[in-house]
Amino acid sequence: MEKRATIKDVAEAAGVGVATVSRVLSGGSASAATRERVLAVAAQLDYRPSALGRNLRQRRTGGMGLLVPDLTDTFYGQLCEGVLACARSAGEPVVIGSTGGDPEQEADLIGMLLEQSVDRLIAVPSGDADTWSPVLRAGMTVVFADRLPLQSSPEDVRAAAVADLMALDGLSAAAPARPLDVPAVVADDRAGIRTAVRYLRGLGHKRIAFLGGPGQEHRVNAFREAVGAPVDEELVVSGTGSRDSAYAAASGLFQSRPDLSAVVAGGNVLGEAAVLAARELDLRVPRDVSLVMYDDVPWAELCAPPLTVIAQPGRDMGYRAAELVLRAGGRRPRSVVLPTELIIRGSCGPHR
Amino acid sequence: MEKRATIKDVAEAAGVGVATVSRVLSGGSASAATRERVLAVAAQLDYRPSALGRNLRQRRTGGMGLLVPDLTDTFYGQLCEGVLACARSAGEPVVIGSTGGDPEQEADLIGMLLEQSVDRLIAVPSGDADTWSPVLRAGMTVVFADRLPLQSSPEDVRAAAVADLMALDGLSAAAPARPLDVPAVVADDRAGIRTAVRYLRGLGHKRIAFLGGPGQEHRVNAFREAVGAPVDEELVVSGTGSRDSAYAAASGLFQSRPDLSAVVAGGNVLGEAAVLAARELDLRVPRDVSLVMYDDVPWAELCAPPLTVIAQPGRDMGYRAAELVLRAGGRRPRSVVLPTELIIRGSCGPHR
DNA sequence: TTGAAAGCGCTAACAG
DNA sequence: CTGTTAGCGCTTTCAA
Repeated sequence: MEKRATIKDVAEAAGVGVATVSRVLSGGSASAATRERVLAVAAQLDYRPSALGRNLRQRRTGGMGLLVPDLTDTFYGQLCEGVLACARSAGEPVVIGSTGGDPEQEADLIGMLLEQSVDRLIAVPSGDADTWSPVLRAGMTVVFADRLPLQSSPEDVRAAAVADLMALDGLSAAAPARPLDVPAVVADDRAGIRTAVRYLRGLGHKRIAFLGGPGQEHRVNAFREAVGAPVDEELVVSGTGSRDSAYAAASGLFQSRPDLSAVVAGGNVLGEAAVLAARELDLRVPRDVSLVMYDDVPWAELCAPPLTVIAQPGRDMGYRAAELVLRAGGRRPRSVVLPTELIIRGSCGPHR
Repeated sequence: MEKRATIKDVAEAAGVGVATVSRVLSGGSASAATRERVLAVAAQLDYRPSALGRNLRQRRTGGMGLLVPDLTDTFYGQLCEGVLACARSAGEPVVIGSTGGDPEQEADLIGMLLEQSVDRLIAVPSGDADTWSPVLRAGMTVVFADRLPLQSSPEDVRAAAVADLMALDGLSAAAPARPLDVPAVVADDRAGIRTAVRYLRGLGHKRIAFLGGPGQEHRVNAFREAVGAPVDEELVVSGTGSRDSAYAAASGLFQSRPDLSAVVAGGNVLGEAAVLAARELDLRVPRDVSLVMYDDVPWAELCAPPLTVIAQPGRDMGYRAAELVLRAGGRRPRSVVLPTELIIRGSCGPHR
């Protein structure tokens, strides 16, 4: 284990000053002869500039942070793959953290990133606007993916979420301003949910339920909007993020409202729970209950019956978010809304 | 965006030297009075020590690197969650990379980590011993997870793999030495595969196939050993890692050997491919073909029929690996072999 | 075009 | 117990 060559070693071996080496290696001006010599020596010494020195000097770490709720959720796996693909092609390191959907863990992780001087972050947020404002004020460039943080004041949480959606859709709203002025890459949840609800309606379903998770206020609201008033709030339930809680929510829903004939699951973990709960209660899909799941994951096709899904481009979402956070050269990039697609397989049938 | 307080700011505000602040904050000796004052000032200034300065000074980055083949493979998602859980409780950052199972990308990512002075690494290796030796020589503390790198010399790849397994099992072998002297956390593939094969044999199956992926030499060899000589090599096939190639391999297998009655898939992506291919060819599971899949993933239960699996503790594997790489205080930690469990569900039936 | 020199924020000797 | 000081490896003025 011999120690690595430093810029000083290269400078001495090449008979030039360290500044010259630095310039040559970062594409600065230098005479052809000098450049050639430095490059040769550097290669010969197998010199690799240390990110440590550079980072300290520039008071910032290259690369980016990446915060997701759960890596065993296939959708977030896809999202991460997208981020990593972009980062790799840029040669940038990615510091990852899994929040478990818990604002506290999220805050801890943010603290860790701050300590590391990571000043670019892609996050699927769990905390609300109050937890994120300080981060932005600290000078971090953040891009949200998949969803946005909730407005913190308990009062108009709903109003803000709606306003937010409208803003993303390019509609003007007389509602409160968006909670945070941060670019985001999200799927067009509104259209996705609307399409699913219309599809189910077309099949004759009247009592359609929504099975949501934490941080899915957008989708819940989109659902409320899609079914139209009056909304049967008993048909709108949420788990807390874990597989167990998702199962409990699904099971509770099926038992308390045996009259429902269709359910829209807000994510693949929730869809999984719905299938399990239905089976446990001897409800046949789609005979007794129709199911549409958010997220297209490989196993949706293996299910019995294969699941009809609202597909959203997880990988693209990650890639785009990484692009945004990387290209954030001063100018604040605009948010991106990605299309969803209803993929009809076998989990929905006519209402009977 | 105001700049962060530095140790110097704290020192001045507290009327002490920077060294004292450093000591207090890292638990060194200091008088109660001084300690209290420094702590108060630090809190008041919201001081967070910069990892940049510390890292440069210590010529190493804290935290660890994590290299996996594919984050959309649920098993690796589980493994990562384990690593992250351990890292989080230690307050250490994790730099992640997805290799796509490609040795070249792996090498690139290793280079990136070296540049960042990340000197601890947990890896599910894709490259062979030749690509890993330099990494070790560079002074990195590495712990392999899930599998070990292959011996590079084409000749005795198989022998080495076998020797390796035996070494892990604590057996002495007259075969070539283990390729690399690196601690690893792996599942007891040998026992897992053996159990699965015996189970299938007990069901009356004679022609059992193995559907492997890249880097699964251990499992392939365990399979060969479990079925015993003579091995029908046509029944041992491998994909290259992508879902497409896994599907092609599975499909090819079913078509070329319609006489097979059971298949063991070496991982969940391969299992998925097997289910898909079987369905496409109108082979019913388990009527026409029985299937045992490596990895217990949530969706295994949702499959029709629910999949019988060889479960391995992905999360534990990651957690243990992180512990090893963190605790690697000079002493080289011993490898860990985690148990597997055959979980019988509905994808295996009697041979007919 | 080039080199010397000044730090970036921190820790670790070494004195006091 | 505490302060001073010397760098860690690099980039970046500032002169030459």
